[in-house]
Amino acid sequence: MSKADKSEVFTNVILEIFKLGGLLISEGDQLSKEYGTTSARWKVLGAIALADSPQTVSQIAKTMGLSRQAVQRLVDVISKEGLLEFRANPVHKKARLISLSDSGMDIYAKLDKKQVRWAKDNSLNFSKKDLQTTLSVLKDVSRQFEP
Amino acid sequence: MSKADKSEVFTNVILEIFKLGGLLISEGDQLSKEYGTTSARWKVLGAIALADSPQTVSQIAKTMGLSRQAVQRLVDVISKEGLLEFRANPVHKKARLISLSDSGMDIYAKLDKKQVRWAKDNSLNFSKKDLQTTLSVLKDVSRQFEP
DNA sequence: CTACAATTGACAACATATTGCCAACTTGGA
DNA sequence: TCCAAGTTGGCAATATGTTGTCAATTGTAG
Repeated sequence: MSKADKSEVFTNVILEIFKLGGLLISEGDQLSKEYGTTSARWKVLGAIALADSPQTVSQIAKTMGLSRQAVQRLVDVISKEGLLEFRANPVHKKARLISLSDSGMDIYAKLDKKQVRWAKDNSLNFSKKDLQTTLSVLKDVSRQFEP
Repeated sequence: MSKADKSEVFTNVILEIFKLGGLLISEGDQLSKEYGTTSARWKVLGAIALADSPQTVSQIAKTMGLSRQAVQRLVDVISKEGLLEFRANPVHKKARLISLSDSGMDIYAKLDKKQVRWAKDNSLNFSKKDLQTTLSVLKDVSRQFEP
Protein backbone atom coordinates (compact mmCIF):
# COMPACT_ATOMS: atom_id res chain seq x y z
CA MET A 1 0.00 0.00 0.00
CA SER A 2 2.62 2.46 1.16
CA LYS A 3 5.01 1.02 -1.45
CA ALA A 4 2.51 1.56 -4.24
CA ASP A 5 2.12 5.16 -3.25
CA LYS A 6 5.87 5.58 -3.23
CA SER A 7 6.28 4.37 -6.78
CA GLU A 8 3.58 6.77 -7.89
CA VAL A 9 5.54 9.62 -6.36
CA PHE A 10 8.61 8.26 -8.13
CA THR A 11 6.73 8.29 -11.43
CA ASN A 12 5.59 11.86 -10.83
CA VAL A 13 9.20 12.87 -10.11
CA ILE A 14 10.15 11.44 -13.50
CA LEU A 15 7.37 13.26 -15.32
CA GLU A 16 8.39 16.49 -13.60
CA ILE A 17 12.01 15.96 -14.67
CA PHE A 18 10.94 15.66 -18.30
CA LYS A 19 8.96 18.86 -18.03
CA LEU A 20 11.54 20.82 -16.10
CA GLY A 21 14.33 19.64 -18.39
CA GLY A 22 12.68 21.36 -21.34
CA LEU A 23 12.13 24.55 -19.37
CA LEU A 24 15.75 24.61 -18.24
CA ILE A 25 17.04 24.17 -21.79
CA SER A 26 14.98 27.21 -22.79
CA GLU A 27 16.44 29.16 -19.89
CA GLY A 28 19.97 28.16 -20.92
CA ASP A 29 19.26 29.16 -24.51
CA GLN A 30 18.03 32.56 -23.36
CA LEU A 31 21.06 33.09 -21.13
CA SER A 32 23.53 32.09 -23.82
CA LYS A 33 21.86 33.84 -26.75
CA GLU A 34 23.69 37.10 -26.11
CA TYR A 35 27.00 35.35 -26.70
CA GLY A 36 25.77 33.70 -29.87
CA THR A 37 25.64 30.24 -28.43
CA THR A 38 23.12 27.65 -27.17
CA SER A 39 22.60 25.64 -24.00
CA ALA A 40 23.89 22.46 -25.62
CA ARG A 41 27.10 24.13 -26.71
CA TRP A 42 27.44 25.81 -23.32
CA LYS A 43 27.31 22.42 -21.66
CA VAL A 44 30.25 21.30 -23.79
CA LEU A 45 32.20 24.46 -22.95
CA GLY A 46 31.49 23.77 -19.29
CA ALA A 47 32.62 20.15 -19.49
CA ILE A 48 35.90 21.24 -21.08
CA ALA A 49 36.42 24.17 -18.71
CA LEU A 50 35.84 22.07 -15.61
CA ALA A 51 38.02 19.17 -16.67
CA ASP A 52 41.38 18.84 -14.89
CA SER A 53 43.20 18.56 -18.21
CA PRO A 54 42.50 18.68 -21.92
CA GLN A 55 40.04 15.98 -22.99
CA THR A 56 39.18 13.97 -26.09
CA VAL A 57 35.69 14.07 -27.60
CA SER A 58 35.04 10.62 -26.24
CA GLN A 59 36.01 11.61 -22.70
CA ILE A 60 33.86 14.73 -22.82
CA ALA A 61 30.93 12.62 -23.99
CA LYS A 62 31.36 10.22 -21.08
CA THR A 63 31.48 13.08 -18.60
CA MET A 64 28.32 14.57 -20.06
CA GLY A 65 26.44 11.30 -20.40
CA LEU A 66 25.89 11.93 -24.09
CA SER A 67 26.82 9.98 -27.17
CA ARG A 68 30.25 10.57 -28.63
CA GLN A 69 28.74 11.63 -31.96
CA ALA A 70 26.55 14.29 -30.36
CA VAL A 71 29.56 15.82 -28.65
CA GLN A 72 31.66 15.53 -31.79
CA ARG A 73 29.16 17.59 -33.71
CA LEU A 74 28.93 20.22 -30.98
CA VAL A 75 32.73 20.39 -30.73
CA ASP A 76 32.94 20.84 -34.49
CA VAL A 77 30.55 23.78 -34.50
CA ILE A 78 32.07 25.40 -31.39
CA SER A 79 35.49 25.00 -32.96
CA LYS A 80 34.30 26.84 -36.06
CA GLU A 81 33.53 29.76 -33.78
CA GLY A 82 37.12 29.78 -32.58
CA LEU A 83 36.33 28.83 -29.00
CA LEU A 84 38.47 25.67 -28.89
CA GLU A 85 42.10 24.60 -29.24
CA PHE A 86 43.34 21.20 -30.32
CA ARG A 87 46.65 19.50 -29.62
CA ALA A 88 48.13 16.10 -30.38
CA ASN A 89 47.35 13.31 -27.93
CA PRO A 90 50.47 11.27 -27.05
CA VAL A 91 48.21 8.33 -26.28
CA HIS A 92 46.07 8.16 -29.43
CA LYS A 93 46.87 9.41 -32.90
CA LYS A 94 43.29 10.11 -33.91
CA ALA A 95 41.87 11.45 -30.66
CA ARG A 96 43.10 15.01 -30.23
CA LEU A 97 43.10 16.78 -26.90
CA ILE A 98 40.68 19.69 -26.67
CA SER A 99 40.82 22.78 -24.50
CA LEU A 100 39.25 26.22 -24.54
CA SER A 101 40.91 28.93 -26.60
CA ASP A 102 41.40 32.37 -25.06
CA SER A 103 38.10 33.58 -26.46
CA GLY A 104 36.50 30.30 -25.40
CA MET A 105 37.62 30.93 -21.84
CA ASP A 106 36.37 34.49 -22.10
CA ILE A 107 32.91 33.48 -23.29
CA TYR A 108 32.70 30.69 -20.73
CA ALA A 109 33.65 33.03 -17.90
CA LYS A 110 30.92 35.46 -18.94
CA LEU A 111 28.34 32.71 -19.21
CA ASP A 112 29.37 31.28 -15.87
CA LYS A 113 29.13 34.65 -14.19
CA LYS A 114 25.67 35.14 -15.65
CA GLN A 115 24.60 31.68 -14.55
CA VAL A 116 25.77 32.20 -10.99
CA ARG A 117 23.57 35.30 -10.78
CA TRP A 118 20.68 33.40 -12.32
CA ALA A 119 21.10 30.52 -9.85
CA LYS A 120 21.17 32.93 -6.93
CA ASP A 121 18.00 34.64 -8.08
CA ASN A 122 16.20 31.38 -8.72
CA SER A 123 17.18 29.50 -5.58
CA LEU A 124 15.77 32.12 -3.21
CA ASN A 125 12.57 30.20 -2.49
CA PHE A 126 14.23 26.93 -1.55
CA SER A 127 15.88 25.72 1.61
CA LYS A 128 19.39 24.43 1.32
CA LYS A 129 18.32 21.23 3.01
CA ASP A 130 15.57 20.55 0.48
CA LEU A 131 17.91 21.22 -2.41
CA GLN A 132 20.50 18.89 -0.94
CA THR A 133 17.90 16.15 -0.52
CA THR A 134 16.77 16.69 -4.08
CA LEU A 135 20.32 16.55 -5.41
CA SER A 136 21.06 13.41 -3.47
CA VAL A 137 17.93 11.65 -4.75
CA LEU A 138 18.56 12.71 -8.34
CA LYS A 139 22.15 11.49 -8.18
CA ASP A 140 21.08 8.14 -6.76
CA VAL A 141 18.46 7.77 -9.48
CA SER A 142 21.06 8.62 -12.14
CA ARG A 143 23.39 6.01 -10.69
CA GLN A 144 20.72 3.33 -11.14
CA PHE A 145 20.49 3.97 -14.87
CA GLU A 146 24.06 4.72 -15.84
CA PRO A 147 25.56 2.17 -18.24
CA MET B 1 28.27 32.49 2.51
CA SER B 2 25.44 30.06 3.14
CA LYS B 3 23.45 31.63 0.28
CA ALA B 4 26.31 31.16 -2.16
CA ASP B 5 26.52 27.51 -1.24
CA LYS B 6 22.80 27.11 -1.77
CA SER B 7 22.91 28.42 -5.30
CA GLU B 8 25.73 26.03 -6.06
CA VAL B 9 23.58 23.15 -4.90
CA PHE B 10 20.81 24.54 -7.07
CA THR B 11 23.14 24.59 -10.04
CA ASN B 12 24.18 21.01 -9.36
CA VAL B 13 20.51 19.99 -9.21
CA ILE B 14 20.05 21.49 -12.66
CA LEU B 15 23.06 19.71 -14.10
CA GLU B 16 21.82 16.45 -12.63
CA ILE B 17 18.38 17.00 -14.20
CA PHE B 18 19.97 17.38 -17.63
CA LYS B 19 21.90 14.17 -17.14
CA LEU B 20 19.07 12.17 -15.63
CA GLY B 21 16.63 13.41 -18.27
CA GLY B 22 18.71 11.76 -20.99
CA LEU B 23 18.97 8.52 -19.03
CA LEU B 24 15.20 8.44 -18.44
CA ILE B 25 14.48 8.94 -22.13
CA SER B 26 16.66 5.94 -22.87
CA GLU B 27 14.78 3.92 -20.26
CA GLY B 28 11.46 4.95 -21.79
CA ASP B 29 12.70 4.02 -25.23
CA GLN B 30 13.77 0.60 -23.99
CA LEU B 31 10.45 0.00 -22.25
CA SER B 32 8.39 1.05 -25.27
CA LYS B 33 10.53 -0.63 -27.92
CA GLU B 34 8.65 -3.90 -27.64
CA TYR B 35 5.43 -2.15 -28.70
CA GLY B 36 7.14 -0.43 -31.60
CA THR B 37 7.02 3.01 -30.10
CA THR B 38 9.30 5.55 -28.41
CA SER B 39 9.28 7.55 -25.18
CA ALA B 40 8.25 10.75 -26.95
CA ARG B 41 5.24 9.05 -28.54
CA TRP B 42 4.40 7.32 -25.27
CA LYS B 43 4.24 10.69 -23.57
CA VAL B 44 1.66 11.80 -26.12
CA LEU B 45 -0.36 8.62 -25.63
CA GLY B 46 -0.24 9.28 -21.91
CA ALA B 47 -1.35 12.89 -22.24
CA ILE B 48 -4.33 11.78 -24.33
CA ALA B 49 -5.19 8.81 -22.09
CA LEU B 50 -5.12 10.90 -18.92
CA ALA B 51 -7.15 13.79 -20.30
CA ASP B 52 -10.73 14.08 -19.06
CA SER B 53 -12.01 14.39 -22.61
CA PRO B 54 -10.75 14.33 -26.19
CA GLN B 55 -8.18 17.05 -26.82
CA THR B 56 -6.87 19.10 -29.71
CA VAL B 57 -3.19 19.04 -30.64
CA SER B 58 -2.81 22.49 -29.17
CA GLN B 59 -4.31 21.46 -25.85
CA ILE B 60 -2.13 18.36 -25.66
CA ALA B 61 0.93 20.51 -26.33
CA LYS B 62 0.01 22.88 -23.51
CA THR B 63 -0.45 19.96 -21.10
CA MET B 64 2.91 18.53 -22.07
CA GLY B 65 4.79 21.85 -22.04
CA LEU B 66 5.91 21.30 -25.63
CA SER B 67 5.43 23.28 -28.78
CA ARG B 68 2.29 22.68 -30.79
CA GLN B 69 4.34 21.68 -33.83
CA ALA B 70 6.28 19.00 -31.93
CA VAL B 71 3.05 17.40 -30.75
CA GLN B 72 1.47 17.70 -34.19
CA ARG B 73 4.31 15.72 -35.69
CA LEU B 74 4.11 13.05 -33.02
CA VAL B 75 0.32 12.83 -33.36
CA ASP B 76 0.71 12.41 -37.12
CA VAL B 77 3.08 9.47 -36.76
CA ILE B 78 1.11 7.81 -33.96
CA SER B 79 -2.02 8.22 -36.04
CA LYS B 80 -0.33 6.44 -38.93
CA GLU B 81 0.09 3.47 -36.61
CA GLY B 82 -3.65 3.40 -35.98
CA LEU B 83 -3.44 4.31 -32.31
CA LEU B 84 -5.61 7.46 -32.50
CA GLU B 85 -9.12 8.49 -33.42
CA PHE B 86 -10.23 11.91 -34.65
CA ARG B 87 -13.60 13.57 -34.47
CA ALA B 88 -14.99 16.95 -35.42
CA ASN B 89 -14.65 19.71 -32.85
CA PRO B 90 -17.88 21.74 -32.46
CA VAL B 91 -15.79 24.68 -31.33
CA HIS B 92 -13.20 24.88 -34.12
CA LYS B 93 -13.41 23.64 -37.69
CA LYS B 94 -9.69 22.99 -38.05
CA ALA B 95 -8.79 21.66 -34.63
CA ARG B 96 -10.06 18.09 -34.46
CA LEU B 97 -10.57 16.27 -31.17
CA ILE B 98 -8.18 13.38 -30.59
CA SER B 99 -8.63 10.26 -28.51
CA LEU B 100 -7.05 6.82 -28.33
CA SER B 101 -8.34 4.14 -30.66
CA ASP B 102 -9.04 0.67 -29.25
CA SER B 103 -5.55 -0.48 -30.13
CA GLY B 104 -4.17 2.79 -28.81
CA MET B 105 -5.82 2.10 -25.45
CA ASP B 106 -4.51 -1.45 -25.56
CA ILE B 107 -0.93 -0.38 -26.19
CA TYR B 108 -1.13 2.36 -23.59
CA ALA B 109 -2.48 -0.03 -20.97
CA LYS B 110 0.38 -2.42 -21.63
CA LEU B 111 2.96 0.34 -21.44
CA ASP B 112 1.41 1.71 -18.28
CA LYS B 113 1.44 -1.69 -16.62
CA LYS B 114 5.07 -2.13 -17.55
CA GLN B 115 5.95 1.30 -16.27
CA VAL B 116 4.26 0.69 -12.94
CA ARG B 117 6.40 -2.41 -12.45
CA TRP B 118 9.48 -0.47 -13.51
CA ALA B 119 8.72 2.34 -11.07
CA LYS B 120 8.22 -0.13 -8.24
CA ASP B 121 11.53 -1.81 -8.96
CA ASN B 122 13.40 1.46 -9.25
CA SER B 123 11.98 3.26 -6.25
CA LEU B 124 13.02 0.60 -3.76
CA ASN B 125 16.09 2.48 -2.55
CA PHE B 126 14.32 5.73 -1.80
CA SER B 127 12.23 6.88 1.13
CA LYS B 128 8.78 8.20 0.35
CA LYS B 129 9.59 11.34 2.26
CA ASP B 130 12.68 12.06 0.17
CA LEU B 131 10.79 11.45 -3.04
CA GLN B 132 8.01 13.76 -1.91
CA THR B 133 10.51 16.47 -1.04
CA THR B 134 12.14 16.04 -4.42
CA LEU B 135 8.83 16.20 -6.25
CA SER B 136 7.81 19.30 -4.38
CA VAL B 137 11.09 21.08 -5.14
CA LEU B 138 10.98 20.11 -8.81
CA LYS B 139 7.41 21.34 -9.15
CA ASP B 140 8.25 24.64 -7.51
CA VAL B 141 11.24 25.07 -9.83
CA SER B 142 9.04 24.29 -12.85
CA ARG B 143 6.53 26.85 -11.70
CA GLN B 144 9.22 29.53 -11.69
CA PHE B 145 10.01 28.98 -15.35
CA GLU B 146 6.62 28.24 -16.87
CA PRO B 147 5.48 30.83 -19.44
C1' DC C 1 -21.68 43.64 -39.29
C1' DT C 2 -16.77 44.54 -39.83
C1' DA C 3 -12.01 44.81 -38.60
C1' DC C 4 -8.38 43.20 -36.04
C1' DA C 5 -5.86 40.29 -32.90
C1' DA C 6 -5.23 35.77 -31.34
C1' DT C 7 -5.34 30.91 -32.13
C1' DT C 8 -4.72 26.72 -34.89
C1' DG C 9 -2.95 23.27 -38.15
C1' DA C 10 0.26 22.55 -42.05
C1' DC C 11 4.78 23.04 -43.79
C1' DA C 12 9.60 24.15 -43.31
C1' DA C 13 14.30 25.04 -41.52
C1' DC C 14 17.35 24.35 -37.92
C1' DA C 15 19.40 22.36 -33.55
C1' DT C 16 20.36 18.36 -30.96
C1' DA C 17 20.08 13.71 -29.50
C1' DT C 18 20.45 8.54 -30.80
C1' DT C 19 22.14 4.40 -33.30
C1' DG C 20 24.66 2.28 -37.18
C1' DC C 21 28.68 1.60 -40.07
C1' DC C 22 33.51 1.83 -41.33
C1' DA C 23 38.45 2.48 -41.16
C1' DA C 24 42.20 3.81 -38.18
C1' DC C 25 44.12 3.11 -33.90
C1' DT C 26 45.12 1.05 -29.32
C1' DT C 27 45.25 -2.60 -25.90
C1' DG C 28 45.84 -7.03 -23.98
C1' DG C 29 46.65 -11.82 -24.27
C1' DA C 30 48.85 -15.84 -26.35
C1' DT D 1 55.66 -10.32 -31.97
C1' DC D 2 51.10 -11.04 -33.74
C1' DC D 3 46.26 -10.99 -33.70
C1' DA D 4 41.65 -10.28 -31.98
C1' DA D 5 38.81 -7.33 -29.41
C1' DG D 6 37.82 -2.86 -28.06
C1' DT D 7 37.96 2.16 -28.78
C1' DT D 8 37.81 6.38 -31.55
C1' DG D 9 36.57 9.85 -35.06
C1' DG D 10 34.06 10.61 -39.41
C1' DC D 11 29.89 10.09 -41.91
C1' DA D 12 25.03 9.05 -42.23
C1' DA D 13 20.10 8.15 -41.15
C1' DT D 14 16.50 8.82 -37.93
C1' DA D 15 13.83 10.86 -34.03
C1' DT D 16 12.49 14.85 -31.53
C1' DG D 17 12.66 19.44 -29.93
C1' DT D 18 12.50 24.68 -31.31
C1' DT D 19 11.12 28.83 -34.06
C1' DG D 20 9.17 30.89 -38.31
C1' DT D 21 5.61 31.53 -41.86
C1' DC D 22 1.11 31.30 -43.83
C1' DA D 23 -3.80 30.65 -44.44
C1' DA D 24 -7.97 29.31 -42.09
C1' DT D 25 -10.63 30.01 -38.10
C1' DT D 26 -12.31 32.07 -33.91
C1' DG D 27 -13.19 35.74 -30.51
C1' DT D 28 -13.75 40.46 -29.32
C1' DA D 29 -14.64 45.28 -29.71
C1' DG D 30 -16.61 49.14 -32.02
